[in-house]
Amino acid sequence: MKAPASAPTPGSVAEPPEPRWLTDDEQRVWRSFMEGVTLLDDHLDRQLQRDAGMPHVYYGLLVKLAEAPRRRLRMTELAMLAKITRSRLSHAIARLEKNGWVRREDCPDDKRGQFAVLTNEGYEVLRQTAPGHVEAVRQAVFDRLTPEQQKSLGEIMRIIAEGLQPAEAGADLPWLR
Amino acid sequence: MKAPASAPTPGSVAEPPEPRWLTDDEQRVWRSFMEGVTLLDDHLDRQLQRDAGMPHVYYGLLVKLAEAPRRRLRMTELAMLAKITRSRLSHAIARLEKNGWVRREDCPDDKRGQFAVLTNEGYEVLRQTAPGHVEAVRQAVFDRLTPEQQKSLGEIMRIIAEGLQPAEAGADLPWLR
DNA sequence: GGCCCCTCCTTGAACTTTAAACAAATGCCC
DNA sequence: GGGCATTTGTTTAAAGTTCAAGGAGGGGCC
Repeated sequence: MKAPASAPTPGSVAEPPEPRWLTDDEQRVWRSFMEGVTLLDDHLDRQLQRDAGMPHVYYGLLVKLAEAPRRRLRMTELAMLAKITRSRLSHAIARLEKNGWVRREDCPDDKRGQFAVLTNEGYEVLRQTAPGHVEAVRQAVFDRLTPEQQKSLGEIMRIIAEGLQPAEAGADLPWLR
Repeated sequence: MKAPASAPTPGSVAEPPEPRWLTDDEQRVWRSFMEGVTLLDDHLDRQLQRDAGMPHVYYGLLVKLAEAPRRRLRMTELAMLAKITRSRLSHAIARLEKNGWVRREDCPDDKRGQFAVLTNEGYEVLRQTAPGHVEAVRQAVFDRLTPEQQKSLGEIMRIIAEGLQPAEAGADLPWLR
């Protein structure tokens, strides 16, 4: 009599299923991914800290504001765009406000609401530091990849991003915590 | 008379070169990348904080130690493998030591040196939490990508990672700071 | 209106990371 | 050996992030 084909769980006792370990190939991919992300994060944070006096995330917030109509966004909306928690955003905006780059405004429609508004000074910082930042991103990423790789990277990361923010209610999304 | 073909710098005054802005396609790629990375980082940090009581980076340190001969590594070597600064590593190991998951040992050959050694308790934590972590990584990444995309992602991120740690002396690498 | 639940945003404490400075040991050059 | 730059790792303080809690307003339901 042959052993069952789907074998590794013997006996009648309930056992945890054997974890689906990563293959060697998958491990190599995952390691490259983590190393690349870690180094890139470090690199861009450092570049922006040096040239713009703020971390990458904060810079990203100013960019979102600059692109928004009337250069303003509700806090939760901004948190959602930046994929961060509202708490983190509150602290970040507080610091950017202290720098004079952002100002808060009450929302007339909803007294709980706050707008974060990009100031002229904030816009000016962005204008002056954007070229250096773009250049850093180019050097580190786009200049090294073929057009096919760029396209592929975009698709892959979009899939991952969308997978982590499912449409269903009850998803554990940072800006809803 | 026609304008020069490579035109945008007029007159004889030296001007900064027009920055090489990202095209719309490139911007979309870059945004997907940042969003995916931000959400993934958040997701894994949260999963590990909940199930293993430590952030993703700390978990990664334990993994590196588990894979090393005699489950130990010199501090700088570990920082290099994890792509982080020695300062950050010092703090991290201090905390892991407080948890009893890592222990420090003097290096006999170099009195400045320290080994970080994975304890049996640390190994045990790893053994118990690894399946959950692998599962999270699978769900978020590998299960969503075709084999071609996985391969592509590996190549792309390896290129980026290598680009950020050039062989030349004087490179600004975290573990040399 | 009164009640309850939910959303919006902030706060303070604990924790993690960065930045700068430092002590000790090494290694090199003479 | 003596001097000096470099390497190794830690430490302190400041900055940033997470976590849990909470105040205040909105909105539905009775």
